[in-house]
Parts: sequence; C-alpha cells; structure tokens
Amino acid sequence: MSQNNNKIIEQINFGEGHRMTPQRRFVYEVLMGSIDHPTATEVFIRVKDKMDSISLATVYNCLDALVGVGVVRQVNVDREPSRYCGNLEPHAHFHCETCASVMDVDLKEGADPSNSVKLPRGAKVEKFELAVRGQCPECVRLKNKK
Amino acid sequence: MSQNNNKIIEQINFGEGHRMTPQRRFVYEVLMGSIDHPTATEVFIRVKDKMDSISLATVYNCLDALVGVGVVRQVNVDREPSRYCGNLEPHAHFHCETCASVMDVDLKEGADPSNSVKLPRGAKVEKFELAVRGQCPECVRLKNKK
DNA sequence: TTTTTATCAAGAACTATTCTAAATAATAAT
DNA sequence: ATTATTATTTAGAATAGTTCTTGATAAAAA
Ligand SMILES: [Mn+2]
Ligand SMILES: [Mn+2]
Ligand SMILES: [Zn+2]
Ligand SMILES: [Zn+2]
Repeated sequence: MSQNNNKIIEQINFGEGHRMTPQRRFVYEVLMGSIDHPTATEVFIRVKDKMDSISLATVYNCLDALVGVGVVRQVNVDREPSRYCGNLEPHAHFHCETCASVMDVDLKEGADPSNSVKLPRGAKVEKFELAVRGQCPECVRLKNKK
Repeated sequence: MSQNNNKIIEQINFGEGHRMTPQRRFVYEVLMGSIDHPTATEVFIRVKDKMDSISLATVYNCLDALVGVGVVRQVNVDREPSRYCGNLEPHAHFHCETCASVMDVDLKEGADPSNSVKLPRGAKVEKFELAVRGQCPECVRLKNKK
C-alpha cells in the first residue's frame, strides 16, 4: 500500500448490480502496491502469487471494471501494452526511452498543461494526457559513468 | 498540399542506400494533403486511388520509412490504430470523444508543456506528447441544438 | 430453497501490425 | 550493355495484445 489515493477497498462502488470480488480486490491491491505502472500481464503475474486460480482474462475484466469506476487509470505508451496506474492525482508520465520505465511526474502547483495550447474555440475540454520522454536519471547516470 | 511543412518531395533524404520510390511519394503526398490524421488503412485507401497496385504492407513500410527520417509523425490515441500526421511544427492534439476526430492544436507562443511538470532531477527530456480530450466545437454545437 | 444475476475461467476469435519469402526494380560493378 | 548487388514491393502467414464466447461458479434476491 505505498500510494496515497487508495480508497478503503470495501468502499469502492461499482454501481448498481455490480460486486466487489476477491479477484477485483487482489488486482486493486497489486496496483496500489505498485508505482511502476504494470501491464495486465504483469498484474496477472503479481496477483497469481496470491491467488493461483485467477486467469488473465479475469485480470483484464477487473482492470476494465476498476478503470470504469475511476479508481485506476489506464496509461498508454505508443503501441506498447497498456499499463495501469493507481495514482488518481492529476499527473503526467515520464517515459524513459532507454530502460522503458514509466514514472509519475507531478504537476507544478497550479499548472495546467492544457493552458499551453490554443484550443479550438468552442471546444469543451474534459481532460489531458501529458507524456514526457527522454532518459530517466538512472539511465543518464549510467551513461555518464562509462 | 494543404500543409506548410511539406518538403520538396524529391529532397527527402532517406539516408545512405535508401530510395525515394513512387509508393513512398504517394504516401507522403496523401499525408501532406490531409489534416485529419488518417490511419494506415485510410492512407492505403487514399493511395490506392492513385496507384491501384499498392499493398497495405507497403503503406506500413512507407509510413515507417517516412516516420524514420522524421518527415511524418505517428500519433497514437489510446489503443486505436496509429494515425499519421504531416505537421512537423511542435503541436498538441485534440481528441473528440464524441466523433473520434483528431485535430492539431498549436502551442501558445513560447509555451512548453513540459515546463508545467516537476521533472525528476537529472532526467533528460527529449520530447513531449500532449493530448487534450473532450468535445470538438462541432459536436458541442450539435449537442446544444437538440 | 429456488431463481436470478453477476462474475469467472479457458480458450477461441479478433485486429493492428510485423514478418517471411519470392518477385521486381533500381543501382553499382564489370 | 551485361551482370551482380541491394533495396523495395507484394501477398500472405505469423504475432501479440486484447476482446469475445460459453459453460461453470458464486453471490444476491425472491
Ligand atoms: Mn501514473
Ligand atoms: Mn498532428
Ligand atoms: Zn531509464
Ligand atoms: Zn467531435
């Protein structure tokens, strides 16, 4: 449970006629305990440790359900497999082009990236996605060393 | 040829041992004549009009080649098929969640979206991708009408 | 209980994209 | 010019992430 946003799991409201299940709980717990934006397959592997019977299809279903109720975010990096993020604060992502890691980056206080853009007049903005790409500090350090 | 960035086609330099071909020229021309960010299949359909013999695999090859030399940009929207953009100016994209259109949005003068973010110290930024999502002006208008 | 509804699991199906291999075309070497 | 080399094209097969289908299981409602 290394993240701040984690709702008391029992309280997640899936809506009329939808249920909290052990599978959904495990998937959610794995995400709340990760900061590395795992893919569905990675989540599957991590959950399987706790619940050997779970299937990959179910992990996809659970992730969809959690994304659907808004307690988890789906993060796409080019054409690579989708990654999942338990951090609900507005934030951007830094993609390291060397080690392929994906990390959260907070917004500067009060900053709104969609303000840096000339929006088409009359458009209604719902949200933004900002990805910054380059080399993560560790990869920069490694490169400088050799 | 409705875009500004279009290099004189003959001058595109594919690098040592690479060639400009009719297929690559047609693909490039279609992109320079489009502002709607077509997918590979859409490019294929549009080129086929001019060159019936072209194959989809070749369109993918040509798009890769053009992206590789940097005269065309690949734009990804969630898990949907890649789209291609002939506008080389730094710009962001507005995705309409109603009609699924993708349009260019210019940056405000001097604005750099990656400035709105607290980068990890020591990271080296190479580029950014900013997507703004919501409803395009036309879809807003249509909705207000009814 | 019995009935209804939601979820799960396994595997089949789907689809955007990449790969393979043979044919063609352009370039370079003779 | 002829020949040899290399790049490109093409059609179709293969790949991989994801979604769909279906029968089994489990929870909730009656
Ligand atoms: Mn994140
Ligand atoms: Mn564009
Ligand atoms: Zn890195
Ligand atoms: Zn629209």
